[in-house]
Amino acid sequence: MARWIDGCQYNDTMPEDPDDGCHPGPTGGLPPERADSLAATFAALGDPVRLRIYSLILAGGEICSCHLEGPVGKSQPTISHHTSKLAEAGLIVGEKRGRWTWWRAAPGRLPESLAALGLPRATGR
Amino acid sequence: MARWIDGCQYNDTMPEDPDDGCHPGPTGGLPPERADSLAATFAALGDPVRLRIYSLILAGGEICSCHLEGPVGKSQPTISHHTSKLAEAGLIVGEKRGRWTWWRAAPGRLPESLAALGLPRATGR
DNA sequence: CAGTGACATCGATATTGGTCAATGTGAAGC
DNA sequence: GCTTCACATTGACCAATATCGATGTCACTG
Repeated sequence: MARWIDGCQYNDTMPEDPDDGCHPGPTGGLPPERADSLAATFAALGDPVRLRIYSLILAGGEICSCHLEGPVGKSQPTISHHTSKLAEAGLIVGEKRGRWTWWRAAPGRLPESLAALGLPRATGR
Repeated sequence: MARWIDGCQYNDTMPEDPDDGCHPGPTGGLPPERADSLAATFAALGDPVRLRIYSLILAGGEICSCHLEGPVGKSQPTISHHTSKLAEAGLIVGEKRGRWTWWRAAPGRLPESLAALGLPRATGR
């Protein structure tokens, strides 16, 4: 009925006690300051408008701010606001050429963040 | 001085015009409703407290809510609020056993989201 | 050098969201 | 059945932020 593993009793009818000494409690996990910086990266992608902008940049390789307003359907100041946020998060980099600002994806930024999370494995394919 | 590629002029001194016909404009990118759902997933990880909780769950495999308050340093309602958000985003799943709720990571949820983004390549090693 | 176009910044507003005290709910234990 | 415990829910408060009109800045154009 009761199974014993490593000195800990496991019973099918009784729920185990988190504090029975058999559950070591939380270990590992991200240190607070690391969590802050990582969360900022994810928060930058946590807005639908920014996510669309980012995906358009990923798809196009390089794109001008003036080509974002239309597809995204937001005003110019709003687009500017969101590109700034993405750049601040280190996800994209901008280059001013003449009157236009061209945006590219910062290579490796997102994979780095995911690796820091200690995910078992990222996408196959 | 001027280079011609595919019928488009590229000049080192003059910045190119986004609307010269050589830049096709934005193509692809996430459809709005897909962006909404994806952004929700990222937004769930966009808070330092939730990110710490999620990383603790990833590290521990399974963890009780009562073991989160301490390391995270937030009140019980706040912890409950954040675990709800993570569960709502489909990143973790909870199981009630007796008085305690045990949380596990929903396998594959995050990689799916990243694949939808069409990232060039996920983390190497 | 005056005009125009692209983008950034500012100011204001409305909404969202994180936090906690207080309270509710449901399961164990006596 | 009463008490206790773990967790969820509610309500309120405050901070952060998404949005846009108005304005500023800077590069090119004529």
